Amino acid sequence: MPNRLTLHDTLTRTEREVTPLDGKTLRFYCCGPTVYGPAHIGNFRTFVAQDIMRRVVEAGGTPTLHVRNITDVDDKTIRDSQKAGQSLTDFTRGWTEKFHADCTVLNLLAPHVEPSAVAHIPHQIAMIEKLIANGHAYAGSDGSVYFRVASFKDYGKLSHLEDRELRLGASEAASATDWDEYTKDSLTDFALWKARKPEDGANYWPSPWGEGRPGWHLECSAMILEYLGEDFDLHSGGVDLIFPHHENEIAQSCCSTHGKFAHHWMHVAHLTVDGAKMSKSLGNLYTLEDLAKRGYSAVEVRYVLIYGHYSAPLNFTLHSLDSARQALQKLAKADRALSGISPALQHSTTPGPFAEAWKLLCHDLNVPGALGSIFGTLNKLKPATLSNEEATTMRGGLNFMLNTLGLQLPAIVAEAPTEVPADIQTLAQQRWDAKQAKDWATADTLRKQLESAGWLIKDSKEGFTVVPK
RNA sequence: GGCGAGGUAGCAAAGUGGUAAUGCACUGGUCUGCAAAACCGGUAUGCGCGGGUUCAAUUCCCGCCCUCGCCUCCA
Repeated sequence: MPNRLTLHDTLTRTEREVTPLDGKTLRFYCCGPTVYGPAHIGNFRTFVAQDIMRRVVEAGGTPTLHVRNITDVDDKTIRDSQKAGQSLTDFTRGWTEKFHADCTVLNLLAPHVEPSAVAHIPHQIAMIEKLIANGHAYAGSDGSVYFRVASFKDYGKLSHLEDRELRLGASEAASATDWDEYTKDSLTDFALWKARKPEDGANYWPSPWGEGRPGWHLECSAMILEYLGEDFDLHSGGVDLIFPHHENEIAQSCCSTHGKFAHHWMHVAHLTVDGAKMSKSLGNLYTLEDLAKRGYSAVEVRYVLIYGHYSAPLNFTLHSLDSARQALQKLAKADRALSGISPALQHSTTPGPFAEAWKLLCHDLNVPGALGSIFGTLNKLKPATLSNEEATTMRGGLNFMLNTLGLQLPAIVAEAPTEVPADIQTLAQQRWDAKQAKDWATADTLRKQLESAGWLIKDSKEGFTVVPK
């Protein structure tokens, strides 16, 4: 592909080309889910955006190494596993499986490596030891270990938070949570290792500083070092992770290695629902299952999630799912029309007439622009007017674009085989007979009757079909 | 208060220094007994408000208003 992906980088605030450091494979890390419940569509917005990033890189001919962690130990997983009366392992395994199932139906490419925090405790301990040895961390009086923020001069560079603001925020939090400030040298210092507490139950591990568990920020740093090394291409997550999570990762990693870390930062903006932040109290926290119960498929959800640029907030509504359904139908019909002219679908590695859409994707993943361009091209080049050769190229290009967006076309509703109940079929036949007899009144009555039963009639010259409303 | 993102048609959402993609919805036509489906069209003199720069701004600059996110563990 002539076009290379450029992405906005949070750290430098510039749009830069994404090129592998080693000249071969793009190696990137994504902060994964905390597995204490079903992921909601807001979580998936981030994962879908990352998925498209990967697909664009791969479609451009560059292989990737995709690492995404599973957070399976933290306050929430421990708390909720106890509520559920399960061991932490069993509890998080269940939700990890659910997460994987959701990823599959959303057509997300599985990461090449998916490490879990619990499985990497020795790695985390080793990193803490290094940080203590070189003076960036210290054991507090409570048996926890803290990172000394003051020892890292670049702290705050990613989030652009000034020292003064960090203190302000931390002191408010301290008074709010009644933090014992004597255990830490500074309020801004954060935990690398958390000393065992009674409420942790059986969830603790031995360490040189006593029993406890790793701090949340550390796992990513430790696993990145293990699977991607000190230096890697790109790091991604939701915008809310910029501070403190990613800021802390940078501090931990740069101070325990040679000062290198991610070369590019990609952050995905949040999804709002009906204009408001998603929250349990507002009752607007949708999971894939919630939407499936309302009759919406995963590809429809995926379409909605990619319909706004990843860097800007996107508003989700149920109406947008209806809109997505129609749009997908339109794409499916275009593909069907092309297949009528050019039946053999070959896996294309070029966008063909959709070059503009491909270019837009390569320019900071402009998915909405690319989709608009795809429709524009379809509107302009009428499939029916194309030669066999042109149709082949176009169908290949459409296929290339849809694969890159990870959109699997649904069956065309009007043609989808549906089981029509016998009584409905009978009514429909009676209506057809009445119509043939030019008994319009009876025909219309029967049609209305069918409609109120949830079935629509579609007539053609030769006969009729019945489809669910 | 600080930092960041954003305000474009009924809904959603791209984009550009020269006069606004696209999807849904709506609507006109063809077709149909009438519809539905399908196909072909139409729909923002306007891009938060006020100034400025320019031959020309929605697009650049300044000020203001509003929305959202983050400011210690929320994707």
